[in-house]
Amino acid sequence: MARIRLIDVAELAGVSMKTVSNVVHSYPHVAPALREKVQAAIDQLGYRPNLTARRLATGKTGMIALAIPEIDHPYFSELSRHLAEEATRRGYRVIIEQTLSDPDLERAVLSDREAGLVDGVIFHPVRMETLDIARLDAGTPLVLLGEAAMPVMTDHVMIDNVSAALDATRHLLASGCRRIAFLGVIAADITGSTNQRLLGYQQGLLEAGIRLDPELVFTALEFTAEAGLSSVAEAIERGVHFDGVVCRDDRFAIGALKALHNSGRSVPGDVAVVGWDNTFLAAYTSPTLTSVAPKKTELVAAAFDLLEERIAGYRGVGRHMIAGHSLAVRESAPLTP
Amino acid sequence: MARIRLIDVAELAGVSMKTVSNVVHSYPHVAPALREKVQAAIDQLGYRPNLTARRLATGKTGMIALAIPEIDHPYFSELSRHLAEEATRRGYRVIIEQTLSDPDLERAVLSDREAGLVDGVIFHPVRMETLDIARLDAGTPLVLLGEAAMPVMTDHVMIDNVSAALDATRHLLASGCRRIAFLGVIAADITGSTNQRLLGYQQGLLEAGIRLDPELVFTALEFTAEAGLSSVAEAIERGVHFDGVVCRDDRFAIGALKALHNSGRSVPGDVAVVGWDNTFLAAYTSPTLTSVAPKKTELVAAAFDLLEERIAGYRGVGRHMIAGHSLAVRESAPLTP
DNA sequence: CCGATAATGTACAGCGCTAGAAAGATATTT
DNA sequence: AAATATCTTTCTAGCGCTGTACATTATCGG
Repeated sequence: MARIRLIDVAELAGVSMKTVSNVVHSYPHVAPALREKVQAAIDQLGYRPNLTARRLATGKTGMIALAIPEIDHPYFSELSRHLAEEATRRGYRVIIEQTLSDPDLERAVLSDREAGLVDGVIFHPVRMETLDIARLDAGTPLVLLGEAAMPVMTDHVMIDNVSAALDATRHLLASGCRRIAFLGVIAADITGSTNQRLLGYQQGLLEAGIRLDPELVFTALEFTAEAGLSSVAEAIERGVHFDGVVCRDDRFAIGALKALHNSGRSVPGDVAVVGWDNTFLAAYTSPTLTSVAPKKTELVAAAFDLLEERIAGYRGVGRHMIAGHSLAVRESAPLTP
Repeated sequence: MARIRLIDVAELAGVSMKTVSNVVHSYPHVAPALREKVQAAIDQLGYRPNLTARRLATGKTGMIALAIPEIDHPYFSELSRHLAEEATRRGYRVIIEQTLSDPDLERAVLSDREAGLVDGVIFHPVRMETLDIARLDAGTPLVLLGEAAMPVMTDHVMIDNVSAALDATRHLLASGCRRIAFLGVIAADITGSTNQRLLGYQQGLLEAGIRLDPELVFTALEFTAEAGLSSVAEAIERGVHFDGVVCRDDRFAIGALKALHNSGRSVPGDVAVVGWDNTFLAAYTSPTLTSVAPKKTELVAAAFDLLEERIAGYRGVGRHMIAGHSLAVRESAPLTP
């Protein structure tokens, strides 16, 4: 069980440590015969380089951290998957940090936890705001995701929420909806995402010459399908009439679908529904869910590009990038009414 | 941007490195005045210990790897979450490795990739079989999950699939079902999970004195909701009569729900449906889905216990543990028919 | 056949931190 | 006051690998 070290291989092969190291790294200028001999020693001993030691010597860890609120939220688990694959492609490994939207855990991400452990951090904050982050952003290269915070000096990637909400609203308008609701405004949401989406929704209505009816802006208590369900159920009970809903979240949309189903309304016949995030949930509901689709691969690639530039030494002001989006059209809000 | 080192703090505070280290580690025998002076220097310089160096010196990394087929499969993302939380509780950090069910990537998990990077690995294999793993299981402490492989020398945790399938079948029988189908057998499944579940299903029927009708064992082409849907739709089309379905997977169950809905059958009125894994999907379908619920926290805790014993030096034969399960009863198969 | 250039190989000083040995200070006991 | 016990702090040898500086051996045109 005693670990085999570089020097053990070197001794067995009768060469210097550096030569073994050269073989391990496929350094070109090693005589074929020697290379073979060293390789034989490596195989015989079952030598595996100690990555921690290599890291200390090189100063590079080859790891990046992804800090997200919840691993098992579909949006984030899908994002994680894309990032993991992009990382593999670029020769990095990913360590996932779950903040649970806890301010202390979020702060920990930026302060001591990652020191010397990773080359960089991609962080989707929920509770920390611009100034908090600006204050703590220290040595480790950092790229932010989402709408919660965007300090001037820190790189940042998000999608254009206003324009995406506009697209969703236009889609519903194009298919004939005239009384379009928005689900939902949330007291606990301090990320600003909802506001931007609400803005796009309003703009869409305006374009079509429709006045915003405050009754059509539904409020939910928390970010769950159940909360979405009760919000919509309550509106129906109040007698609010609507023929379309833009939801800020696929989970709300699922709740809305259920509420509509319970009240005997057909989707999309009576009410068309658009979700947000295009998680795989959208393909599993009945009817399947039309959903705003952030281009996750684009988002991840952009974030990684920025991060690698930081890792390479860029020290300038923060770059703020917009990743693309589209609308994944499914049964709940088809193209033709 | 130059990193602050332990020695920098030591110089500023006018003490030795060890004293600073003692302060950092809250070693008790440091005079209060000195401790304060050192702390001041640490704060002033913004010193953060370099974890890589610490690791090299101590030989412990404080990290474990979780190797799973797909991060964004609900079962695994939920498992990851539990593991991440358990790890935090025990003072470890988790690095997630996605194998994508690729034999080469799975092999890589056990061979060179983790050397010296993590203290241990928790691995849910899909393609590698018992002998492959036995052959490669080298130095790093390892615990296996799932039914695919269980080498004698390696620790292993799973749930009792036979008994869980039996419970599910009994549940359907108790609520009056007599023609219970099983969805689905899959050609590509080499993990053995399906067989065990099928066994429990058969046993349940036997207990009730019902002969297994081969027509009621549905086959699917792959692990997707769509495949489940077509499998059930086809059976309906063939005129197969059934009043209950045990699904090997929540996604199959979702497909079944859709197929039944499309054919105008009511759930649970005409057909009761039980899924498997009790992922959060189960709460989002309509009707909500009764599902076999592996006790994920128990599973994770058991795996971590075994792993920590290995890390602590246990070298004996593999321990094979069974984690508990229950049935999460929801609308698709309520208790009373 | 020689000096010059390129190809190979060796030696060894770190990377930043930990932890045990040893030394220096202070308190307690006889 | 000497002797012993108890704290407190310093010294320093690694942890395993990398990369630079340097030594040695081929290769080659003229």
